[in-house]
Amino acid sequence: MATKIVTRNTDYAVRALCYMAARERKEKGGIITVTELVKELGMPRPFLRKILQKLNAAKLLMSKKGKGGGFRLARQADKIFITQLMEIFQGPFKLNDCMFKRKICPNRKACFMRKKLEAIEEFAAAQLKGVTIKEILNGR
Amino acid sequence: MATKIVTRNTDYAVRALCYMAARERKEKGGIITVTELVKELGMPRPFLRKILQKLNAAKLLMSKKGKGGGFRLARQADKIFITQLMEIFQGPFKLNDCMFKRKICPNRKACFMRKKLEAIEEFAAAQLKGVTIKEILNGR
DNA sequence: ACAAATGACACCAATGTGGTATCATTCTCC
DNA sequence: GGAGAATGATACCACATTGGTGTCATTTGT
Repeated sequence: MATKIVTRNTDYAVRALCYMAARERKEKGGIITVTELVKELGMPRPFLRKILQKLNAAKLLMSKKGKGGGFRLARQADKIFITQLMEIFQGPFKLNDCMFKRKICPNRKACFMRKKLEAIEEFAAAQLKGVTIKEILNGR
Repeated sequence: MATKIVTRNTDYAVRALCYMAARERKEKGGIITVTELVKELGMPRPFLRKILQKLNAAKLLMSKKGKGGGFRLARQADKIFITQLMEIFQGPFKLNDCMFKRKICPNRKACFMRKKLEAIEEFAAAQLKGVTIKEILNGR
C-alpha cells in the first residue's frame, strides 16, 4: 500500500474548501450548506459534516446554525495552507519516528537511514510549506 | 501518527542483516542461527523467522536446514539495497495514489497537490536509491 | 411552534501491521 | 535408522488506525 502523506479527511477538506472558494469568487458572500457540498462533491454526508465541524473549530470556516445556516470561509483562499489542514486532521507532520521495542531507537542520532529520512522529511515540508487552497484551485 | 516510509519488518530485516554482515567481517563464513539473532537483537522469534524466510526466498540470504543449520548472507553487504528490502516487505515504493471514491482521481494530472507529492516521491527515491547495508553499518 | 440547519459525540466496519502457533521437512550425528 | 535441531510453510490472531454512520441536542428563521 502507498505511504500516505495526505489522508482522506484532509483530502476531503481540500476539495470542500476549493469548492467553497470557487463559489465565493462568483456569488459573493454566500453561505453554503452541507447538502450542497454533498451534492456537488459526492462525499458521504455525515463524514463531511464531521470534517466541516473540525474546520469550523479550527476557525478556517465560520458556521451558522439554524434555518438558512451553513458554512462559509473564514479567510481568503490564499490564507488557507494545506499544512494546516494536515495538522488538523493528521497531527504534526513527520516521517518514521524510529521506535524500537516501544522506545526511541538508541542509535537514532548516528543512524544513516535516519539521516536519509530526515532529509526526505525536510524536503517534503519545504514542498508543502507554501501551498494554499488558492494555488490548488488555480492548479499552480 | 507518523507517516511510515519504512515499516517494522523492513526495519527488523535491516537490523538482522547488519548484524550478520558485521559478524561476517570478523568470523568468516559462519552460519548464523535464529536463536543467536534473537538473543543479540531482542526481536520476537517467530516474527524474525518469518522475515528471514522472506529474505531467503528473495535470495538475499541462504539457508541451511537441519542441525547446525541457519542463515548466511547470499551476497556482500554493499550489494544489499534497502530499496530492495522495502520492495520485499512493503511492495513498490509510492506515496499517495490519489484515489477518490475507489477510482483514481480524474484530476490527477492537473492537480497541484499531486505535483508536489510527485516531487517528494522522486526526492525520496533518490535519497534511498544507493543505500546499502554496508553504508548503514558504517553509518555513512 | 416547526422545520432546517449545525454541534457534539458515541459507535461501527474494514484494513493493515505486527505478532503467534503449529506442523512438515531437512539435515547431522550418534 | 532414529533423535533432535534447525528451517519451510502457512494459518491464525490482536491491536490500532482510518474511514464512515447514527443519534440527539441546540440554534435560528419564518
